[in-house]
Amino acid sequence: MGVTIKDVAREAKVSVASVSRALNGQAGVTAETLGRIREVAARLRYVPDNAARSLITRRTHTIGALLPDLFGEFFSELIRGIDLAARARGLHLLVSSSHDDADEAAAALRAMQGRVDGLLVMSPHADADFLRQNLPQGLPTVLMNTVLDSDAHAALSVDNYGGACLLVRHLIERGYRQVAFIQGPPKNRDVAERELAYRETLAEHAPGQAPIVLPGDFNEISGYRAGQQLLAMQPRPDAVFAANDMMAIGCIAAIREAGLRIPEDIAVAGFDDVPMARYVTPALTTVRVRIAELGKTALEQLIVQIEHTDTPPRAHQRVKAELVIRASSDSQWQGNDMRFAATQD
Amino acid sequence: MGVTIKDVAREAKVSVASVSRALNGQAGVTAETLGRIREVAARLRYVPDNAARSLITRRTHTIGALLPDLFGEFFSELIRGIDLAARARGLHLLVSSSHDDADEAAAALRAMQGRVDGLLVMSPHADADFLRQNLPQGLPTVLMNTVLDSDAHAALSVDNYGGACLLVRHLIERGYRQVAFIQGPPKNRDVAERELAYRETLAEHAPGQAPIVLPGDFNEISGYRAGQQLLAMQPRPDAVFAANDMMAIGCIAAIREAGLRIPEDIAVAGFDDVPMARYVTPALTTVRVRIAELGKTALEQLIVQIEHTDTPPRAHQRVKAELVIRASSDSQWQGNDMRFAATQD
DNA sequence: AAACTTGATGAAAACGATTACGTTCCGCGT
DNA sequence: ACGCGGAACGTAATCGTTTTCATCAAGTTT
Repeated sequence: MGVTIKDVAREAKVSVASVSRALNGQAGVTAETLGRIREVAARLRYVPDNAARSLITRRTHTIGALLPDLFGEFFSELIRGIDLAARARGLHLLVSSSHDDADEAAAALRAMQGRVDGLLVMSPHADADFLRQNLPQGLPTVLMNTVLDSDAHAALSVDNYGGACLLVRHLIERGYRQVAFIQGPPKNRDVAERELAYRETLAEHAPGQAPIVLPGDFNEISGYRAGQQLLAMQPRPDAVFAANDMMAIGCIAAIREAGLRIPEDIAVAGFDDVPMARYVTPALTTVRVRIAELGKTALEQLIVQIEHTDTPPRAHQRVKAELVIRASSDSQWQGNDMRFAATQD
Repeated sequence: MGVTIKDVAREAKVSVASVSRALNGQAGVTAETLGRIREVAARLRYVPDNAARSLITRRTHTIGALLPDLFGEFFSELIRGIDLAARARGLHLLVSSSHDDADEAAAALRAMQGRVDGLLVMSPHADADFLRQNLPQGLPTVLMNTVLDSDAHAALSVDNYGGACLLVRHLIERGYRQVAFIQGPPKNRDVAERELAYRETLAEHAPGQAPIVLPGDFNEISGYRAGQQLLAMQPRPDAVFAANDMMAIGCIAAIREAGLRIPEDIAVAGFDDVPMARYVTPALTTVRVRIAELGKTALEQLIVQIEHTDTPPRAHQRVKAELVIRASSDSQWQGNDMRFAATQD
């Protein structure tokens, strides 16, 4: 093991208490001794042992993130947002992802105990029972995009409903009437909200138009298959709203393969605005979710909880979503990839 | 604080030593007492405190990853690979990224002290001096894609040279002669190796053909600008090799905007094979780097070091790169996005 | 039956920090 | 001269584990 506080104390000819005080900037230490201690600490390359420190202070200065799977651009952005916000506050980030089943997620959660000051949870397994069973009580937690509206924990999610409404209304305004919807994984809350918005907006703005709903699983392949089904329908829908961008991209591939034009014959739209969306041909109309901001907001809410353990968490916050119109629903679109990228934050 | 080992001991009417032995699966405890202890521990929801444990065992079961910036698909994949491999070994992952300057990176490195059992470092600031100053000696470390060939630390990088050779040779075999190269950020080792391969392969297989090199910075915008420069040249190059995929995509945008055909008028190729590469139009020829595998290999090498602190690290390992031919350099290309995606690992 | 092994268990010492509580010492007011 | 207050610093308890070593009972060998 390296150099400990005792070594510094001996070398500076003071007690460990003084070293601790000096290095933590507490009062009760002369300018002279402080200087000497600092000098010795620097010379010896002393770094306090985090384990020992957090054993007594009960603080780890680390927050944990429990995520479903790191695959894809969505999580890349999410982690980035969280990491950035955490760094700004001097916190560390412990990530844990890719849990195949609830048991694995539970084990991961348990392993976080005593390692983190707070928890960011985004997991398909995180239903009410799971959380009650496995969440260490007393540990500040923020739930993200989970299936339940827990009043025991703070929660944060994307405004799926609002975003999807904007999108469907846009399609109808452009003259598309027979708008189909491609679903995501079952029991996914985001998908459910997007679908509800689709159905209600359709009913309101295109009355008499029956909803057309196809299954999907968030992967591009399922979007491709849905696209093929769609093309075989009589009458053929003239627009598709996929529950996420990857499926929309798959759908575009199917439609172009069949020789139809987008958006003249069929319009296509997605959800998320992954970076890829503006590079596919035609560029994809979608709903932009400020993913990094979602992560940042979640972390900030968590910090509030950590610092004010007493105050109850704010019930449920929403991150707004905005419509991004591109060529896949608008033949007039003149967007230039590069100009767009340059103005991105 | 929650329930401690003492609570369990009292409730099970044994000493804390027995509880520790029982729960850690050590010998020297009757089946009967073991059962009782297990039962009590489960009932009380006992979870050992990690800080206390690692204070005495000197193990954190956590590895740290120091990364430059989480932006983009590359790091998403890299973290995913590391996380997967770590999880398989019961290790946790502490990530730290986005360090604007060397001081910040140094602080991050210091903060890792005592928090991790080993370190994965991929940082532009990680030169020899920086490492000597800030790397806690004795802490197992694996360097990834760094500028130096340190013999003090294990290192791991992508076979940039081999991959780029394959790519340039492919272009020349397809009949392209005036192949241009778009550089990445200066002082980036990966870029330097790719450029060297470009120059040497060109000299060998297309003797007399002078290299054409344009600046870039890994962003799509710089690729776009390079594309415009390229189009203004006399004579106009008939192929471009961009040092990464994002620049290649920007370059494609510039070429298509000018109304030229790819690959008939100009061929385009990149490096990395980011997921997006197969969805742009035309689909991008590139060199596939198994990024997740890179992360996994790095982690495994780190584990070897952790478990055998005595044996010196293996000098320098390479992760191989493979050529992926798509429409941007091959008009015959019949690839189907969906089929490809389905067979992806 | 005494001595000796064996295996289960408990008491207590680590680990490296923070911090409550004493102690010392100096200066000041009376 | 004496007491008193407060600043500077040291002693030791503490956090929750693991682990060494001693203890003790029961069985085995002679």
